[in-house]
Amino acid sequence: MPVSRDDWTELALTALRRAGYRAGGARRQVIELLGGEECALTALEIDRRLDSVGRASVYRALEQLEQLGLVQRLEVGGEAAGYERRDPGGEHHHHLVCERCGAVVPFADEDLERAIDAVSDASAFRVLSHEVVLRGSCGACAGAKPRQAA
Amino acid sequence: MPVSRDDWTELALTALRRAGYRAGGARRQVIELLGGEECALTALEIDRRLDSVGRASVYRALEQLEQLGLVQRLEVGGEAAGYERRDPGGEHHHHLVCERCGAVVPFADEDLERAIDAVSDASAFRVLSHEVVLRGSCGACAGAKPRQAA
DNA sequence: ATCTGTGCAAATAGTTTGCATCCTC
DNA sequence: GAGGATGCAAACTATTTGCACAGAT
Repeated sequence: MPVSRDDWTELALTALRRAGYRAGGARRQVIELLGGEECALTALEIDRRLDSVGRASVYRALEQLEQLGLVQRLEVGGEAAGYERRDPGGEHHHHLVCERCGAVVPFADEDLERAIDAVSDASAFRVLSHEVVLRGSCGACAGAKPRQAA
Repeated sequence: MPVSRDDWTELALTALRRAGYRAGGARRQVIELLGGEECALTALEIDRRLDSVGRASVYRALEQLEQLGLVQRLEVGGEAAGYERRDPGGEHHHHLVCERCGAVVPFADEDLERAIDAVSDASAFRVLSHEVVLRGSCGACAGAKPRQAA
């Protein structure tokens, strides 16, 4: 059973404390913001939403959280990287990205996870995380302009 | 049956000509370089290897090739994007990335592809491409330093 | 001759770093 | 009081754009 949003916030704060970090205000705000989001936010979006927090602190917090495995960094678009909370228990998702309008839609699939686990096990790597991105046109964009309709 | 390196080079040059592009030297050099590579190169690596080609031309060529579906852009590391040739026929691979040493190792897996196709078909998106990245430590790095060994 | 392709350099955008200060422990 | 945490601004890196010129058709 995955933890809930608020639980994740608690978890993250605790994990940081146990990792020897002090409780400053910037990091806490980043954590609380991420805890309330289902999907990824870019560092700049986070910075924009947190007036009293400096941009550098946002990046620093995200890096620390990523290293502790509490946040997953995603290379979704060609521009900024996305960051989203990661429930230690499992229950994670991947993304469908519309190349036309930029929409990012999360999805989850058991078979896909199994296939990835099998590849991970068979490889010489010690795989710690993975990321799947499906690109194309979302329903609206594909419908609006059937892509290369003669 | 996938096309071979040289075939891909030919194919790309033909596709560009048919798409109405003229045959300048910069683009040809980028294509020939990519045609000879199995795995991804960053735009800067390409620029570095092609003395007589301007950096901007490299980016422009890569963008055009990507749009024609001849090149796949990868968001592998946190830094530069990678570009590799894409055989229209199929036969494509994904990547294992070592977060310690930066090694990028390609792999292919049928079951994984099937799972992705199933998700694609079930989604509302018109999926045109996909990318899977497995992150962790490569054999050497994992062995050398058992990751968080007390 | 025309109009695209190219190289150079400047402009952008995202991310990182240096440093003085603030605040937690 | 000591040392980490933070904000600001400057530094960097990757990528894009403007523009004049070369080259392809």
